[in-house]
Amino acid sequence: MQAEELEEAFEEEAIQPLGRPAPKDLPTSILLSAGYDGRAEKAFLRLYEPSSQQIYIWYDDTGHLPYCISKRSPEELRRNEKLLSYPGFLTLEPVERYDALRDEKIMVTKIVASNPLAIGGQGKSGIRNLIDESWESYIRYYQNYIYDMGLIPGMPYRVENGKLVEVKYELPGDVKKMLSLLVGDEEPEFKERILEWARLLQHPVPHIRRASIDIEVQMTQADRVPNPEEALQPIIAVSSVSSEGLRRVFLLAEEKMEEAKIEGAEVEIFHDEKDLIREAFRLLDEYPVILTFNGDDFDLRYLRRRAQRLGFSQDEIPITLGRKFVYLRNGVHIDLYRFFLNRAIQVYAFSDRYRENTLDDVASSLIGKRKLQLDFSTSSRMEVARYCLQDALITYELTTFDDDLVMKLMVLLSRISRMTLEDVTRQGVSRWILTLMEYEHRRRGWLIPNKEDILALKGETATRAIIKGRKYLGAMVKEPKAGIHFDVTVLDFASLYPSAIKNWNLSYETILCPHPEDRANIIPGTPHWACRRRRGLTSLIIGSLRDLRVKLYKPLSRDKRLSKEERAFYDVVQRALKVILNASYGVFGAETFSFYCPPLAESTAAIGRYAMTQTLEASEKLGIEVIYGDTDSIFLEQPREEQILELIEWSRRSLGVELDIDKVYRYVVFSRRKKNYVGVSPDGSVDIKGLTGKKRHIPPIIKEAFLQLTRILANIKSPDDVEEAKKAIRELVEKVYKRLRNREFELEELAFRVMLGRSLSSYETNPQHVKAAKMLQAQGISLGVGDIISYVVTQGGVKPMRLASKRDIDVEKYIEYLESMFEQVLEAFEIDLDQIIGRPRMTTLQSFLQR
DNA sequence: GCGGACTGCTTACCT
DNA sequence: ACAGGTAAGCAGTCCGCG
Repeated sequence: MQAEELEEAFEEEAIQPLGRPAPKDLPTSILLSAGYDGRAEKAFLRLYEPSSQQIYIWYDDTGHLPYCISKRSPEELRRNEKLLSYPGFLTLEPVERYDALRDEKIMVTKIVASNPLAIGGQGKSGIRNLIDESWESYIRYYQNYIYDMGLIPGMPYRVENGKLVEVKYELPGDVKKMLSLLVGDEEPEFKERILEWARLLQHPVPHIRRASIDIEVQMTQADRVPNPEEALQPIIAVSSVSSEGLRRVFLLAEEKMEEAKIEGAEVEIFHDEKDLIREAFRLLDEYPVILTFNGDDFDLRYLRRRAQRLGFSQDEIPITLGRKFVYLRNGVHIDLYRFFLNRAIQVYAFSDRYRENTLDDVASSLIGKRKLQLDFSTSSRMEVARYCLQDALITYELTTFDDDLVMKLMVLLSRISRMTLEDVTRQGVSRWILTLMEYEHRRRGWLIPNKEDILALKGETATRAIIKGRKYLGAMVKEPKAGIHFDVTVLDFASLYPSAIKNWNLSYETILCPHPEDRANIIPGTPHWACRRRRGLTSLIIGSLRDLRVKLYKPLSRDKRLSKEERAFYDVVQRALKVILNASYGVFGAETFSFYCPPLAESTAAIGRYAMTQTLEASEKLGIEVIYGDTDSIFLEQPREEQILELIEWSRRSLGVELDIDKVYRYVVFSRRKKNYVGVSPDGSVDIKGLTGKKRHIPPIIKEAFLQLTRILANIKSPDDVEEAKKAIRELVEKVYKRLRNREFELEELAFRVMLGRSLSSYETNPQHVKAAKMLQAQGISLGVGDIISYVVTQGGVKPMRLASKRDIDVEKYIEYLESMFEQVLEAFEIDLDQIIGRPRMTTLQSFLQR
């Protein structure tokens, strides 16, 4: 076998851990991760013991073996010669499973093998390819092990006389009391589930000892990112910041460098790069958790390749390469770049507070710290050292801010999803939910269906999407009432889609179930029906998580009777649940998801529309004016207190969903565009939704004008202030106009910044940012997905900002952009204040300025 | 040969 | 590799116009 192949196989299923073996008796420890040791042919667990702050490796002692499932009988399978003689094949065992799709018990055969690769590795090898159909054969072995042992990563275990023992965690009395109150008249299965989740969410997350690491590499003349596969350039600096307060820089000496100092840090000078790398490896072996920012693709990969190039032996290198990820032999490697790149994390856990996935952007948005500026071609070694240390510092602090929020979030997500810390921080929400679903199937003896099984019975949708190419009709958006509205209350449904899944018993096995008597139980707005005979698995899981978030953890996170620390922890719990819940509907409409079930997603959205239309009707009956609504929210104009309460009560009774007061606005400005408005709160804070002025890519000069516009709007307290505001806006517009006309600007202020959504060669058309990118590429600058292209509009078309000059700027074009942006807000004022409409060919802005 | 209507592509946003 | 709905701008095509 060639080395490369060997490494892949080794990596995929078999990591050789080199941690301390767990002693016969290990005090309470947290299960962080699991793997398969190919040499020992056993599953192993990584346990973090909080008092020694070390990782211990515990090997399976139950003789658990890899397997997959066939629906054929053992007798039939025994006729398959290839199977019987396949290396690693062991036994055939008939077992009973529940087939949820057909609601019946069936006999299947467990095909057991001595090692995971025998079931199936990369490519076409393995038992699963020798039989016509197999089930549960694509599940990672260590994940199978977690399912079968009923393990929950992130939870406490202990080793007693060599045996792994779960450490029971009892809920605090007051929490128990609150829980029994909130579950009220739910069925026992639901109550039990709530208690189980609460134990798992409530258990404190211990402090985990950890260190960040960042490397810098000697630059070549060209300012090109060094290639980690080749690792041709020497590593000149390695920095690390650890939870015990150490800040270290390993620096490769220049000619006469003997010592170096950085305040607050230890700088260690190395004259031989190999010694430097050895020290870095010691560090990687030492810590239970190693943090990087893009270590999967760069730092750790480079370290490994560079060490190989310098002649290190395999045993000296603590880093294992995967195809995409990089692991450690002792501890757990968390690549924060991957974690923050996760859209669900970005949007739901951090409310889109960072927009770009660079260390600089994430850190400056979340912890208010930036990378140091550095020009690699001219900088001194000490400058590189400082730069490197700063990167390590902010990488570390991304896990410590707000009382270890990110670390706790990761551990909680690991518990909920039943995934290892390595996996949960690297994979998307669909994997999290898949893993959780598989766990639930296995523990109740359900066969995990293949995707085709579900699709064959439940692949069809019945509605038509508004957007071409989409699979079914989605949310409803009510036309906004254009104008400026004072005293607006916004109500929204608490977790509308999860509520729909809970209340209508939606799950892949309950939607379009096989029972004729359930066919009358129609989902409104669809021809689909849902089961009434048994509780759907998805409904149970998502429903219980929903109730915990809405009824317990969200209130607790705001409960002023609790300490700040307690509230902060409940806020993390609440956020973790939010991330999972918000994705729980979408995954069933995603073709890549193993439980893909179009009518389930379609039904969920349909119930959402039903809730919205019913609520609009009910509001009308109560005499409330609804001026806008989007998916799960409605905007009420000058509602009376008792009207609001009546509507909320109506929703609880008729829909079974909590309708909450989300916001109160002093006033809201609507144009006639959907998903576009400005709302000003009583305290003067301004919410901007959808307006061009807040979009990331628009030129700073326009953005700045927009920001000033919002300041003017914030000062409007009553209808009487509107005239004055209009005057201020007029002055503002004139000022920016003048600046543009007189070319009193810097080039940077005019740059559009648009992200490349795909590789440059794969565009079918030639949009402006792509044009600019291609011009940059012609200059030898390499660009790829996720890169942001800065360009300006000149007389001769678009140009990359760095290739343009001020003289070329097409000022008229920028004035058009400016007008278009202001129009979105001004239009609303015009309409509401029934002012003279300007001459037909004039824009709103022009007529506005003339007055 | 030109300009407006139209479509499709792309990005960024909202829930 | 969570979903669909909306806005905006650009590029390219079609169609009518003596």
